[in-house]
Amino acid sequence: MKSTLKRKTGISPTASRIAQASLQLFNQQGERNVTTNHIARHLAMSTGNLYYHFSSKEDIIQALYQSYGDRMAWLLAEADARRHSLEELVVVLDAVLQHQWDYRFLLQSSASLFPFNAQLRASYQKFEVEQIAVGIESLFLKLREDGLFEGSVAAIRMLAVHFQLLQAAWIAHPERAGQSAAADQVVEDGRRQLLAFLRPHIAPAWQAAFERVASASACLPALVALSGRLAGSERAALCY
Amino acid sequence: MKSTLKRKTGISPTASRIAQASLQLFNQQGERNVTTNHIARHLAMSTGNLYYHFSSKEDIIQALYQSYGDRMAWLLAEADARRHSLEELVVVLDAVLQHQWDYRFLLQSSASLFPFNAQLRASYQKFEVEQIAVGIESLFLKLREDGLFEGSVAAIRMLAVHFQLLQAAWIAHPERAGQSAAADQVVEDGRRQLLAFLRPHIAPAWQAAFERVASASACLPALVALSGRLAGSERAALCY
Amino acid sequence: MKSTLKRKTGISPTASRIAQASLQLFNQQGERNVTTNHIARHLAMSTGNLYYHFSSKEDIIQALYQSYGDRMAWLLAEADARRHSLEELVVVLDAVLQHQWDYRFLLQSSASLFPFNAQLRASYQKFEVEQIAVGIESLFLKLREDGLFEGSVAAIRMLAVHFQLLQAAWIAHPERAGQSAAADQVVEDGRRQLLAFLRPHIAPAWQAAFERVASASACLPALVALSGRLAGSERAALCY
Amino acid sequence: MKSTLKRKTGISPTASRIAQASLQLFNQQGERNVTTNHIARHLAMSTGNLYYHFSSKEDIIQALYQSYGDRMAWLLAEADARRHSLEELVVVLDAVLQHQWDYRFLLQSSASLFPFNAQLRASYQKFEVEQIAVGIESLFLKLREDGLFEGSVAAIRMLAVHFQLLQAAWIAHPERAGQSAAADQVVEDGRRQLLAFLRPHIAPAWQAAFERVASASACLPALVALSGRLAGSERAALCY
DNA sequence: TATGAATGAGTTTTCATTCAT
DNA sequence: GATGAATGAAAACTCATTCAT
Repeated sequence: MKSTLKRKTGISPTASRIAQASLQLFNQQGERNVTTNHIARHLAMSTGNLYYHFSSKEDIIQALYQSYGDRMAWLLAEADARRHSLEELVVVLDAVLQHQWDYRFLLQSSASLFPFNAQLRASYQKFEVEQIAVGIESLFLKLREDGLFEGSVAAIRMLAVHFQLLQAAWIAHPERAGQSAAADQVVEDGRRQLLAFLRPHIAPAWQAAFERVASASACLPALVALSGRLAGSERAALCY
Repeated sequence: MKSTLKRKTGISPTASRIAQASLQLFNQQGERNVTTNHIARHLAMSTGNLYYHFSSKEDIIQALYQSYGDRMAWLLAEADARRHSLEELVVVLDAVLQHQWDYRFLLQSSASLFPFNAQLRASYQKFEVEQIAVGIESLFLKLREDGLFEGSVAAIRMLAVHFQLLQAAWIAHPERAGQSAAADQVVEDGRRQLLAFLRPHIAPAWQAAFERVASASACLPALVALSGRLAGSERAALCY
Repeated sequence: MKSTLKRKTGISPTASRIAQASLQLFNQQGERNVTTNHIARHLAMSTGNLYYHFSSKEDIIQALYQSYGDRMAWLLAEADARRHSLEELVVVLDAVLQHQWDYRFLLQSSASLFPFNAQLRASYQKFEVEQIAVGIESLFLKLREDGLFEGSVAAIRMLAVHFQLLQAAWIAHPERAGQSAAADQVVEDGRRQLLAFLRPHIAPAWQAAFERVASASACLPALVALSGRLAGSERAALCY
Repeated sequence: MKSTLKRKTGISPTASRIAQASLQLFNQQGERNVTTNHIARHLAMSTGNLYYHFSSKEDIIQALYQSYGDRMAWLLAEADARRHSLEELVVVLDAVLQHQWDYRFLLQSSASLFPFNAQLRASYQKFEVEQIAVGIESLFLKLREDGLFEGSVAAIRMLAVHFQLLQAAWIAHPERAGQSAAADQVVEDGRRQLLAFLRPHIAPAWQAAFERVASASACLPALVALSGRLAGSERAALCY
C-alpha cells in the first residue's frame, strides 16, 4: 500500500502526478472550473501527454474516486479492528476526516458530478453505498453490542446514517459554520462536533472514558504517533 | 408576499416564468447541464428575450437564491412565532424541508457554484450565514429557554449547527441514505430523521408530547390545514 | 421544388449557404480535408454560427445526402415518365451525370464515410439501395418491356446493376480514364461511354434511333432546352 | 518475388509485419479510422518502432500501393501469357479480383487518399494509369486480334475502360449490389458479373467455349490448381 | 532495433452572451 | 418586449510524429 493514487501496481509516475495535480486543483478551484488544459499547463505538460495517461477527464475523476474509496474502506477496517479502544477510534475518525478533506471536491460536487455520468454513479454505488455506508452501519452495530451505544438497533442504524451525512456535510461545507479552510482546524473541529453529536448515545458505563477522549486535544503525543502510522507518508505525496 | 420568485414587487411575469423554468430544469438535470438556450427553448422563448429579463445565467441563480433565502427567513420567523406548540413547529419543519427540496439544486451544487462567483458568495454570506444560521441558533436557544432542550448553551449551539447541516445534507444527498427522489417521501423521512436526531436532547417534561408528535403521520387534518397556510399558493406556482 | 439543398420548406438562407459551401469544398478538397472551421472561415462566419444551423459535420453531410437523394429520385421518375423518347432519356441521363458530378464527393468517399456512421448508412440504405437501385432496375425492366432492350429479365437486371456501378465509377474516378475535371466534358464523355455500354443490348428495331441519339452532340438546341428545364436554375446556386 | 509487401529485396520482417497489419486494419475499419497507434498496438509494438521502419503513415500506404501495383502488373502479364486459353484467363480474372479484394481499402478510398498527397498521386499515375490501364487495354486489343472480341478498336478500347471501372467499382462497393462482405462470394459473383458484362462482345466462334467457362463453378479441380499457382504463398502472408 | 512517454497543432463541439431588427 | 441569428472564446479530445533512452 504505497500510494492510494496508484490505480494498479506499477502505474507510471506521470499518471500519478496528473492525478495529484488534478486533486489539488479540483479541491482548490472546483472540478467544474478546472479543465484538462489547466491541469496540463499546471504540470508544464502537453494536453496530449495527459490524454496519453488518462483517456478522459472523467477517467481522472474516476481514478481519484477509486483511490478515495480504497483508502476509505481500509480506514473503516482499521476502525473495526480498533473498536475496543476509544482512543484509537478517535484517531481513525481524525484520519477519516483528514482523508475526506483531502478529497473534498468529491464530497462537494458529487451531486453535480453524477447526473449523466454512468461510470461515476456505478463507482458511487459500489464504494459509497455498498461499502462505506454498510461498513459504518456494521461498525456502529458492533459498537452497540460492545456496549458503547445505547438504543435500539433501528436507532443505531439511523445514528450511523446521520453520522455519515454529518461527516460529509461538515467537509463539504465547513464555511457554513463560519470556518475558514485550514486543514488541521477543519479536522479538529470536525472531530469535536462529531463526538458531540454522538455523546447523547454513549452508554453511561462509557461516558467517563468518552469525555476523557473528547476533551483531549489532537496533540497528545500518543495519538499523533498513531495517527502517523495511519495516515502517514502517502498523504504527503497526494495533497498540495 | 405573492410569489417568492419576484425579486421586487411588480417584476414582470416573463421574468417569473424564466425563474420558474430555470428552477425546474436545474433541479431535474443539474445546473451544470442546463444552458440558457435550454431554458429559453423550454419556454418557447428566444434567448435574446431571456437576456432582456436577466443579465446573465448567474443573475437567474442569484434571483433563485434570493427567493430561496427570503422564504427561508420567513419560515424561520414562523417557527419562532409558533415555538410554543410542538405540533406547529413540526409543520414548519415540513415546510422548510419541502422548501429546500424545491430549491434542492442550490443545496446540491452550492459548493460548485461558489468558487469564482463573488455575487453568489455575497448572497450566501448574507442569507445562509447571517440570517439562516443565526436564526436557527437563536431559535434553538429560545427553545432551550422554553425548556424544550436540555444542555449547555454551547451544546445547543452545536446542536443547531448539526441540525442545519443534517437538513441540508438530507436534501442534497437523499441517495446517500438509499432514498429515491419522491418529493413527499423525502420530506416525510426527513422530518422523521431530524426528529430522531433531536430526541436525545428533549427535556423529560416534553418527551411525552414529543413522542406524540413524532409518531403522528403527516396527514393529520390540522397539520395539513396549517401546512396549507404556510406553503400555499406560491409553491404551486414554482414547482412543476 | 426550389432548391434541392433546402431540407424543409423555409430553411434559412444561412443553412443553405453552409450546405452549398460545404458541397463545394468537399468536392474540391475531399470531405476528409475540410473541417468545420474551414467551412466557417470560407463563409466569413463563426464556427458557433455554423453549429447554430447544423448540429454537426455529419449533419451537413446528411443534409447533402438528403438533397442528393431527393433530386436523384426525382430524376428517376422523370426518366420513367419520358421512357418512350430516346432523346429525352438521354437528356435525363445527362442530368443524372451532372447531378452526380455536382455531389461527386459523396460517390468518391462513400466507402470512407460509412464505417461507424449509423445515420449515413441508414440514409444510404434508404436512398441508394431502396430507391435508386430499385428505381433503375424497374426502369430497365420497363424499357425491356417497351422493346428497347433484348435479353432475359435476369440479364437486364444485371445490366441495371452494372449501369449504376459504371455511372458512379465514372464520376468517382474520371481521372482513371485520363480525364481532367472539366464538368461538361465529364458529363458528355460519361454519356457517350454509358451509351456505348448499353449498345450491345439494344434491340435491332431501336438501333437506328439509338445511333442517331448517341452520335448527336450535346449542343442540339432541343436537347439543351430540355436539359435546361430539368437541371435549370437551382444548379447555378449549388455548384461553384 | 517472395512477398509483394517487401518494398526492396531483403526488407526487414518487421516492416513486413507492419504493412500486413496495416492492410488488414485498413480493410476492416477504413484507413481513416486506423491510426498509427492502432497499428502498433495491434502488433504489440511501440509507435517509435513503427516509425523506425516507415517514415510516415503515408509511407505505409505508399508501400501497400506499391505491392498492390506490382502484383497487379504481374497478373496482367500472366493474363497476356495465357490469353489463348479461356479457362486460364478466367483463373487470372479470379486472381485479380481476389487481389483487389485483398487491397480493397485502396479502391474504396483512393479518391479520399489523393487530394494533397503528391506521392500517392505519382504512384497512381505510374501504376494505375500507365501500367494497369495500358496493360488492360493492350490485353483487350490482343484478344480482339485473337478473334475473341468483336468490335472496332475504339469500341474495344472503351470496353477495356469499362471493364476496369466495373471491376474496381464491384470491389469498392459490393454493398451497392446488395452484396455482403464474404470474400469468396465477392470474387465469385464478380467473375460472373464481369463475364456477363463481356458476353455481348464475344465473337460467335468463341461463344460456345465462353459459355462453358462462364457456367463452370469456381471449384473445378484444374482451375483450383492453377489458381493455387497464381495466388499462392504470398497471399497467405498478406491477408489475415 | 526497439521502447513508450511526450509533443502540439488541429478537430469537433459547446455555450454564455450580444445585437440588429 | 421579443426575436433568433451571430459571436468567439474555450472546452474535450485526437493523432501523426519525435525523441531520449
